[in-house]
Amino acid sequence: MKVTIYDVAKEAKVSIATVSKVINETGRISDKTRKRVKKVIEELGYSPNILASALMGKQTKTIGLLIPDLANPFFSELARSIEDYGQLMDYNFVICNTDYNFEKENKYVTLLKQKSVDGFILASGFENLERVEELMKEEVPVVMVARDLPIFSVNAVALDDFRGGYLAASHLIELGHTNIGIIARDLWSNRERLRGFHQALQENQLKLHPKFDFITETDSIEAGKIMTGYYLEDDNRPTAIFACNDLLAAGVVKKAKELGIVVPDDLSVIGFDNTSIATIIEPPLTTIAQPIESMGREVMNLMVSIIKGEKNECSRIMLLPTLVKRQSVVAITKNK
Amino acid sequence: MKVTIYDVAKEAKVSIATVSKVINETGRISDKTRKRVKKVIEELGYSPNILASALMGKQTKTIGLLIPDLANPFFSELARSIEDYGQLMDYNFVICNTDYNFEKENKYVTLLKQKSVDGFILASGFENLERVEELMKEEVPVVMVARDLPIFSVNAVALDDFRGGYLAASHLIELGHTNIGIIARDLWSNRERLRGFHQALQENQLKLHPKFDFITETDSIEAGKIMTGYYLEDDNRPTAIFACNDLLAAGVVKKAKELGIVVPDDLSVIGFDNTSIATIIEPPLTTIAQPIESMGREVMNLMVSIIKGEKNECSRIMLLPTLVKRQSVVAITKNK
DNA sequence: TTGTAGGCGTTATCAA
DNA sequence: TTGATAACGCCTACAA
Repeated sequence: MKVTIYDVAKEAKVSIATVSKVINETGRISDKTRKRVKKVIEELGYSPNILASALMGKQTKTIGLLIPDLANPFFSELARSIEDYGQLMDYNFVICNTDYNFEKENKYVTLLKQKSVDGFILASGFENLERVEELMKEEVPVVMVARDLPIFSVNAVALDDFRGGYLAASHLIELGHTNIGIIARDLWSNRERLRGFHQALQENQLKLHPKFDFITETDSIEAGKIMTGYYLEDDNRPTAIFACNDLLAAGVVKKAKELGIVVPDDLSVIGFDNTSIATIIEPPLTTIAQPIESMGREVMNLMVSIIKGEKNECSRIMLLPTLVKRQSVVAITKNK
Repeated sequence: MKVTIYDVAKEAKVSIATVSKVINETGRISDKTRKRVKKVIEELGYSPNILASALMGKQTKTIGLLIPDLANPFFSELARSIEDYGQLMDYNFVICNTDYNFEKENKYVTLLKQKSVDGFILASGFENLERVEELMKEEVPVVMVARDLPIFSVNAVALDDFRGGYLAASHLIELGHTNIGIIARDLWSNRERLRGFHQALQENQLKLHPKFDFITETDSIEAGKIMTGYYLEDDNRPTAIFACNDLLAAGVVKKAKELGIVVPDDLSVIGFDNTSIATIIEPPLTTIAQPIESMGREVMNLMVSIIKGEKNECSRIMLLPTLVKRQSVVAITKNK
């Protein structure tokens, strides 16, 4: 049935130890036998059983990638970028969708740990901090991505979310907006973005729109629309809305359109992430860009150096957001 | 370090066989010992090493999901739906991105097979047919999804792509369009869609636009824009374009917009898939809907019954597409 | 009802 | 340069 190392050994008239050695290129073996063994391996179409070797503690060259929501283009683009760099370094990925769900997170780390992945990449939204700590304790390579995590030491590459929020607010304020609504989900990264946003407001003696609240339960266009409804039917209607990601921002412009409110003339909207959706929507979204490409690269570099044991200190790589101006934000003078 | 079955056995003062039995609920053991063992398992936080048990031929409750492109919302939504139903049946998923790439497909089936997944779900775009046949021969449960595959017997749940194409063409023709462009990638499912499209044209004594060709190399908005350029700068400009998926269709409306051509007044466009993108784009896309939800359900039902060995015949489940009318298609009288 | 022992496919340590 | 042989952690007859 399944061809094992024994079959190869028998066919090549050597011991399994020898076969193992040529496979793993360990120990010294004569050229002649090496060639013979290799030929037999070829002929029999043998490939070692990863499970068995993993059982012996060998690395699997597989890393687990936990993503909260594949439907959010930011995450699918991030996954894509991580995978691309990973391939270059000869790593494979198994992607699991945690759905922002505590139990699924747990289930999947357990599963993948048992499958002995070489490491974990945990994307933003992974809220199960105890579990992360546990992994660290067990010396499983872990790097978190796209989130800040100040509580304890963990490898991470994150965006300077604070700065992102600050950037968004500054841009709006510069253009004369003083009455700004915010839409966000209650996530760590968003809290940082809001802190930054707040900071910029304060520096300009401005305050948050009173209706502000962390209402959305999900990151979706639908959620964005609902939240927008609350703002737009307010007497004190904001002239601009900051949505904590492009998906939500898309919901804002959709909802505005439904209500006959013109973006950007009647309402400016700024998003976050700079995913493909920012260019699909009409008008194209002004947004705070995350350097998704660099994130992928940095994450994998970090991961590999951890796996190789080149790191004993834990590192945090902070990437900078940038403002991408498109057509959904406009100066206040134009509308009022 | 890692707690094994031996630790549990020692702590509970029984043999590993007993522990194994309570875990797998096989054999008869007294309530008293069962409880004791369970308690120890709890205390020690023991969980069996899946690799080791898989090595013994036990099922892993994990199924491999090979997706060509996570960035295409159709696939991410499909993955989502499969996962949702799978969870209900207590299955876990590892998702791999094949990138429509022959070698990656190969690499990942090898990888996952070695990791002993209980089965494979292969999504449309998986072109490595020999490999599929090989899996079937080895009696690995396989089901293909969202593609037709007439060459040999394989379990599949597919869309009636032919009918989808037919539907699209009929709708356009009904509204008076006679000069229609097509944009597609050279994929199996698309060939079917085009056959159906063709059929409808023929029934109405119509012909394909002469510029038609399978040009796109990727499914992306960008590719859609480029292709659209070719059509729109033609003297014999089509009055409607059928894009074989929503991503491409989005490219069409984007490009038209850039050229100052109004959709739908100057150009109707019809997509395929009915993904979220169809509602994001402006105007909302008229499109042929795939029943993504049902697909996920059917796929998992099929997979589970195969795994359980309830099936020895191979089945093909054919799902029907439907036309979803939105605002990107309009009758020809309006423009000419 | 419980335990002993062999095997799953590898890797790794020593002898030879 | 090679080959026995003991792990790795688990499952499962077969005994006890």
